[in-house]
Amino acid sequence: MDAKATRSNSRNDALLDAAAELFAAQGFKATSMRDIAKAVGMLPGSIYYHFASKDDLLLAIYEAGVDQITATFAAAIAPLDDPWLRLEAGMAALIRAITDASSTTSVIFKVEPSDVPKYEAELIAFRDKFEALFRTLVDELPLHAWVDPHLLRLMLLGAANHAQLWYSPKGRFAADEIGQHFARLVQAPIGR
Amino acid sequence: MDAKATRSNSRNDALLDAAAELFAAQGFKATSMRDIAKAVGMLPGSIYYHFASKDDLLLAIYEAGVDQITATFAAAIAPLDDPWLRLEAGMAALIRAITDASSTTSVIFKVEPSDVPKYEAELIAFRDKFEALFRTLVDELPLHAWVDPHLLRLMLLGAANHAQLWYSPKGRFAADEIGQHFARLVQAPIGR
DNA sequence: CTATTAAACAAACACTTGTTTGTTTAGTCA
DNA sequence: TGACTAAACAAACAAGTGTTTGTTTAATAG
Repeated sequence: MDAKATRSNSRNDALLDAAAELFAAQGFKATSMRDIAKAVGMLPGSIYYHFASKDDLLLAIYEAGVDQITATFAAAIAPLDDPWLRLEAGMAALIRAITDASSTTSVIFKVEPSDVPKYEAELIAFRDKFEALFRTLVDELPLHAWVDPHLLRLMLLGAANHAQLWYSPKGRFAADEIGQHFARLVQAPIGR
Repeated sequence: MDAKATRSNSRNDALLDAAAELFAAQGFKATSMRDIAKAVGMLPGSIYYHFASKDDLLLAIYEAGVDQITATFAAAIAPLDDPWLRLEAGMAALIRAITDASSTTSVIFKVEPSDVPKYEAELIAFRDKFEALFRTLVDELPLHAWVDPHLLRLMLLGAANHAQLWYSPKGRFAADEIGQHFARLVQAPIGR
């Protein structure tokens, strides 16, 4: 272990973690550099030794978040063969990532790329990396001809995204169960 | 017609309309009083003759928006009897309202009550007025026992809400068709 | 015509924003 | 020990925020 790098990385990671938690909770614009500085116990200006700008800070979070969610998502669906079971597992993993306030993954779904004009293209590219994974999950479903896979994907993604506004760990359902339930609502006939 | 009132109301309405369009397009915090002033052609300070604060301006928009969407929504489902057809019509009306950028109704779904701490409770109350209407629509559906109406409602609402981020009038589907499609995705078996 | 008021302007207010600068402290390495 | 550098501090900067104030214009009503 390199002592210098370790200490440096630990402060660097502390910044990333604190910023991610604040961005996820309050949004990008609503979080000030002073908020972040206070969270890690340093002065606002000191952050600029580690990151060139607030925008760059978000970019780093986004990248880490996408890497993490793609890995989690892929791992969740990998052991399953049935397309519908894979969708259920994928949705469960997705809702988990979105509603985990202490994770960098939730930032991806909370902060819109348009909030950061400087890196809008890069952020969209990061998002696409995950959404491509999700798209394949939907595209492998055996669907009736009248179903539009594009709209189905957007519906599931929208429902998941929205969970971040109402989900509570104290609620009646766990994040996993919500994701699984959503997948089943579009899978099976729900009326009688 | 009262000339004085007419002129006064026209300026007042112009402010409401311009602010609503900007709030819907950019969000509440991202829209400045200077933006709104420029849109109606007056100086920032002049707005305060008509509205006491930026928060009050939003409150007025929210109230008008809720009145409008509840009326539109109720009118859309009123002539129908079948619960599933009522859901389709309701979802169509909802997506229409959410994606209509020139309407005050979209503000309700774009601006989160937490963005305006001073009136958070009031804004939530306004939202609830509409969501109660939507809740009855879901609650009258004949559902299998395994289906949770609560989660079904949140899924539909989330999918609709999300449409504001990706909907384009130049897209493959009209707002109506999207709403109807969403309703059918949870209604009929979509796999084969 | 005159008194009143609606409606706007022009300018500043106090505050917050992201960021920059110059300096100091503490630890590393030859 | 002495040179170097990582890492932070303290303080200010320019720009933008919502809002307030005093004043002017223009229309209305008695």
